[in-house]
Formats: sequence, C-alpha cells, structure tokens
Amino acid sequence: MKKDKAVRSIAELRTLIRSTGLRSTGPRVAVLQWIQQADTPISHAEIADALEPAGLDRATLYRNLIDLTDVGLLSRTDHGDHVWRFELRDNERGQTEKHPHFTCLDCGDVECLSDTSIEVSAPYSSPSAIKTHHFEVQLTGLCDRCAA
Amino acid sequence: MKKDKAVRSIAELRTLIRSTGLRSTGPRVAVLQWIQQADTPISHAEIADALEPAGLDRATLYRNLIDLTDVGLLSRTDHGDHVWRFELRDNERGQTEKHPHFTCLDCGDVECLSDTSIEVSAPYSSPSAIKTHHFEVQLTGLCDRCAA
DNA sequence: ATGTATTTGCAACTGTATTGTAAAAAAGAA
DNA sequence: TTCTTTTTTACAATACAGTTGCAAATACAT
Repeated sequence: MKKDKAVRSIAELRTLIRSTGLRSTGPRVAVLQWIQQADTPISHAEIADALEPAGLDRATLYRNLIDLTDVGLLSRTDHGDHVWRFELRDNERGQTEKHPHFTCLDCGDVECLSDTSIEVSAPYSSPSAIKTHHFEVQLTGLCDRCAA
Repeated sequence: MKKDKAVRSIAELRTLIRSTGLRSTGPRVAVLQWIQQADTPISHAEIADALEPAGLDRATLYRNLIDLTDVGLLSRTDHGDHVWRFELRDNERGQTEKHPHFTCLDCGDVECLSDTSIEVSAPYSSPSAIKTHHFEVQLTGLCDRCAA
C-alpha cells in the first residue's frame, strides 16, 4: 500500500529548508526525513516517539513543526479525532497534491484518498470558498479492519 | 440564519435522557438545553463558559458530554481546528440529520451544510465505509468574512 | 575565521481534559 | 412516603499537550 514517492536526500532536504528562509539544522532535517518516509499524515506523538529517544527536545520539535508549517513545507491538520497530523506538502512539484483523507474513528488510521473524486454541489447561501473549491475535505468513519 | 428547529421542553429532555438508560439530572438537562438552542455544533469551552457561572462543575460537564455522546444523544467531533464540538444528534426523529460541516480555519466558525450534496466516487481500494456511505464529511476553508 | 541573528535545549508554565472520592441525588421497592 | 441501592455530583488532585523564557550553542553571510 506504500506509495512510490520520491525520497529526498539529506542534501536536498537542506536545500529545501534553506529555500524557505529557514536555517537548515539537524532537528529540522530529522523531522522532514521522518515525515517524508511516512505514507500518510503522521501525528505529533508519532514523530515525538521516534525522535525524542534520539535526543530531540520536545519544545524544539513542536516549534519546528509549526515553523515548517508556517513556511508551507508541511501541512498540519486535525482529521476529526483531536490529533494533530503533519504531512509533507511539496506543492511545487505536484508530488503530494491536495487530496482528501479518510480517518478511522476507532483506530485513528489515516488513508489518503488520492484517487477519490468528491463533488460538492453548493446551494444558495453556502460559503463562497465552497463554490470556488478553496476547501479541504475530510472523511471519517470506520476502516475495514475496525468495521469487521 | 437560525434554523427553525423543534425545541424540547424540560420534561421532554428528561424523558429523552431516561430513555437512554441514564438518569435525568440537573446538569444533564442544562447541557442538552444549552446545546439544543445552538444552531451549530458548539464547543466544549462555549458550553463551559455558559454553564460554569451557574455553578456547574467542569469535570461534571466533561463527564456528561462524554456520557451523552456514548449513549448517542450527542455527537462529538473535531472540525479540523483541534476544538471539540458537540451537537444534538436526534436521529430517531430525523430532526438534525447527518450533514456535513464547513469550518473556518481562521475564526473557527462552523456552518452546517444541510442543503449541500456531496458525491464521493470511490475507487478500487478505498475503505468500504465510503462505498456504503457510512462516513462523515468535514470541509475546511476560509469563511466569507475571513476571506474578505 | 568572525560576528550576528537564529535556533536549540532545558525548565517552568498554561490550559485542557481526566481520575479518585466522599457526599448528594435519582430511581425503584416496600 | 420512606427506605435502599446505584448513579451522579462536586471538589481536589492529577495527567497530559502544548507553549514560553532564556542562556548557550549553532548556522551562515561576510
């Protein structure tokens, strides 16, 4: 089920970070490296669990996730279960394009619905963001494993 | 913009609560009363701000929101902004039917998209919950006020 | 190599949500 | 009504997620 995504080298990640105006540091490269090898949005806790044992400070991690989100490298979303998740945005290359996610209400698993098309027909008074397609879609329900 | 929803009397609320197996208590009636007069899902904090001055304990409120959610009277959702919101479910009467919500990423305002139809065309491997329409839809973007 | 602004790492802190508990209240039985 | 049992409340204590302040360390432009 893994997507065949282009994994960037450390040097590429460093260049990517610098291109946003941020400085390339160990923690930032580590965060991006960890996130890029995940095939779905990955939670705060998962990143922390992975990187704290390696000596990365919590506050630094939080600050970096926010900074990297602010400059547009990451997206930070809550998929309906009160858990922040981060994903590489990568928009300039069309790699990880905007797409809906399906989150299991039971186990929290996230699935990227890259090939699912969603048609929204908006009525009279709905926000114009809907008519102009400037919105994100999030689906929640039970995944096949938890529904069984 | 207020919806013309049927407001239940205190006696009706008490019966409703008892019908779920829970006991009808002051705090529970107060919570339901407050939630039923809101026209969108309402946050933890909003309910607390409204009812704590009246002497309702925080922990009791939280426990009640969870209990009422567990028995199906309320739905508890996170609309993408890391804020829990509660809404009367009321499914047995078709009052407040399942519908998508639009949440503003800026101001947090929630809009019920009762009249918006959303078509999801699911591909090969997507969760069967999608094919069987057992899912909730959540849209996020900027509301008209914040986009202006 | 040097200087300066950014970033880190640690600790302290804030606010949200949960848990333990004795006392109070609700529902059912007598 | 009054009694009895079980649930619920209210208060306090606690756990946890996330943020902030700041001195020391680091990145990187010169």
